Amino acid sequence: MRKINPHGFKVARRGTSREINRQIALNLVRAHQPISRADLARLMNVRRGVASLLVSELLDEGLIFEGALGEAVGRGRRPTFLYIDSRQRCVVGVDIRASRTYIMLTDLMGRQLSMVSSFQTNHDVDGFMQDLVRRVKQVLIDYKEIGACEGVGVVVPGMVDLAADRVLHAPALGWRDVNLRDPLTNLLGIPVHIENSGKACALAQLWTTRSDVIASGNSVFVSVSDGVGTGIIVNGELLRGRHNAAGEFGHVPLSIDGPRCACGATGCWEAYVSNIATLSRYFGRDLSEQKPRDTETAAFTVEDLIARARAGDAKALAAINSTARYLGLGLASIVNAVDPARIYVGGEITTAWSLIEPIVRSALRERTLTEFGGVTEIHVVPAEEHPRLRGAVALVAAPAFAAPMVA
Amino acid sequence: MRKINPHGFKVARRGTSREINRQIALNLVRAHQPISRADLARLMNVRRGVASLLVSELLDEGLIFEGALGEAVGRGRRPTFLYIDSRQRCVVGVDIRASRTYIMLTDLMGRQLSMVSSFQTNHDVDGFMQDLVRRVKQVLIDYKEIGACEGVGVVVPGMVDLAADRVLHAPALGWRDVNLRDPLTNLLGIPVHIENSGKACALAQLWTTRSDVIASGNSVFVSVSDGVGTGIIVNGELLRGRHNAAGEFGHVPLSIDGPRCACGATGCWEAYVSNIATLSRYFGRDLSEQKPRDTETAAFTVEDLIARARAGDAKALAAINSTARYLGLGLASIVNAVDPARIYVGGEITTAWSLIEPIVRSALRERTLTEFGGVTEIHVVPAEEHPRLRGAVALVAAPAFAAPMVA
DNA sequence: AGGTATATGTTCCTTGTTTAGACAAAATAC
DNA sequence: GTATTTTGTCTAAACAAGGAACATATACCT
Repeated sequence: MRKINPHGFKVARRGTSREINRQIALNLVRAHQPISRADLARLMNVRRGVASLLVSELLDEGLIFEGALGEAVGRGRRPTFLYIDSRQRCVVGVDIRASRTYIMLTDLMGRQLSMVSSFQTNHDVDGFMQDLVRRVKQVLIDYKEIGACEGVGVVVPGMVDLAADRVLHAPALGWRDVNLRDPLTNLLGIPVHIENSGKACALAQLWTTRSDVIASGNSVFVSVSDGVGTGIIVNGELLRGRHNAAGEFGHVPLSIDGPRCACGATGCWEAYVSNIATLSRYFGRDLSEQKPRDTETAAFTVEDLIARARAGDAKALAAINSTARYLGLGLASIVNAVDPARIYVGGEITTAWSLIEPIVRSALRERTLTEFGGVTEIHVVPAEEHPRLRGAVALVAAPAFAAPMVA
Repeated sequence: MRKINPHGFKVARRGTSREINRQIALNLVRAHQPISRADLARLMNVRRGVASLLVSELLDEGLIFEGALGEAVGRGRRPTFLYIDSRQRCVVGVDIRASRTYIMLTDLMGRQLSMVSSFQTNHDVDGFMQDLVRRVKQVLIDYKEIGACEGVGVVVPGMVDLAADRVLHAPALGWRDVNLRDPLTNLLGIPVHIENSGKACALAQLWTTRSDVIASGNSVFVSVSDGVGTGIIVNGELLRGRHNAAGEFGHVPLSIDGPRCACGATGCWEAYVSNIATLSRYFGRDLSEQKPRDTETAAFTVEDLIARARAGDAKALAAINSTARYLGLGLASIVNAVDPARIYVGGEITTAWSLIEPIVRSALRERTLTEFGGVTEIHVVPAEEHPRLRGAVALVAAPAFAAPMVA
């Protein structure tokens, strides 16, 4: 039951119905390709004539194309299969992280076309942009047979202001109020989109075309690594809030008297479950402060910790179990606040999911208000799926498939 | 940028445009009444002919009516004013609270028609329903000249399952898995709608017709009394979640090692800022456990405490200031999670707003991730506005004005 | 008092979109 | 070789917005 905003409504024009049905048809091709006009008409519950008109419009615009004829099931004419036209078009996804920056080339459906390459992240903004532009141009040259690039999606571990197109604050990079978009757009001559990494991961799950992922209902993506990023999907749309700052559950407290967090406050969820927090627990001292870590801890990662835990290191296991418990307690806040249909969890710690799942689950159950909240679906998104990069790509590819604004 | 759900979409039919524009017109009449057809056409940016057709459709259905002619501004024919037709129709709002239950009669716009009456809440469900039915029938007889009752909206301090039409759990009443709706509908012969009180308060703010309230952007209602209820509005729609359990920020922790909460967990925000928590702080002992409170504390309310604080009682002021601080810290979680355009706060503690506002604000700023989060608008909703009762009424009156589902 | 200008509300025609059904083309079954 | 079935196209009907003309009603001007 949505209220019509008496100041910002959108009247239905003569072409509005067409526009709506066109986007539905496009999305159905995307979801079910290859698909015939007749099947499209059946799915949409309209006459074949209407589907045919919608299809010819999409064909004219080059959004879809006619492929080979399909096999007839019983008797009758063979269907002509339709596909999203991703030939001669590609998208570049960029994932900026504290230590390294990753690049991937995909088609419009988000299917991976290149290997994921990476380079060291220069924390100097101008230097970084030069590096990035060189790398992106190189990738486009290496794969130039794939065709024109529709856009570049860039994901950063920090707050992004969409209205002013600025990275407001990315503590891991030491960036404040940085305009990446306009300089990059100028240097590359391709549209560039910037977004926060947690939000982008949620977008990646929303726009994924894998048939086993059901998109309906609200969902939340929680990314646990150096920080904790979250993105919330409500009604098929990313929850952005007034300043694109919504979804920061990483800084909802577990205990306001808890350990100091990178954000300046104390006891944030992030301060309990981030990789640094987990490692700090293992080493018995706060690693977040020491910039160049000492030799023992410098190259030691959460993956290493998990390996030790699996090998029988009781201290390692205890550190991981603590993180698991705090993870579940924090997820309970998300469940109580949003009551999502499912939660996606990504990050290094998920490689130990078989070890930690029962602990996460019981901690979740401990603090959720309802029984069904305690059994909320939790899906692990492995690093190999590159959720951040797929989210970066979705920034570019998704708008063409979005529902028109109406009423 | 909303994704079209490839399984639950809605195709635009021949009548869809009309349906959309009809609802827009209806909402504009509601928001701007009295209004002429010509003004409606100007607001909607359509020809007067279209507006005229939409209006005559709404007239035929009896949703609006033509009133007196307005005054011509300059020269020219005088406009015929249109109004929402709330003559001969009314709505009953019911607010069930732990000690007393309140009833109010309104028109379809939510304008108060009767005084607010109340009776003691019988915690026995059957006995309560008998009481309620008698009272509702009496009100409808007392005001029978107003006309037929369109429905009864009931608000309860607990979790409500909309799919199964049940009150799942209302701790303050001791109710579990109670079906109020069907028996009441049968006994009254009028449609009955049930909803959680925090969610209803949010609906009341969303659907209010006061011109000074801007509805755009996301907003959150926080109701602080025996418990803490919250309702979240996203894109003009109440955030319900999978089981209508979303928005329970009252049970997001401030400190997981904090005081025990009525929900069974520890350190929930509610356990810090509820009226009982505030009073417990003043009296220096936990009042939540003692069912019949001792003589000193039995009839002592937060209002009394505020009166003492204003009179110079340092202990009372300290208790209130503590609550204020915890209130702000909890609001910070909401701001970090939802980044709303504004927060509405209701409850007894708000009568001390002038005392506590600076403390709430500074606590909020302390834990919000961004500077703009710290200055999020906070609006106090005084008890005289009866947010719960207006929300109950909105349950009945709002659906007629809701946007049609599209795409 | 009468004419002119202007605003409101209705009516008619045009354009574009869904709905419904007929029809040709293509493939299989008998 | 004929009948049947499926796909895709085409045509007409119903209906909604877009646009303009027209009747009605009021105020201003001479």
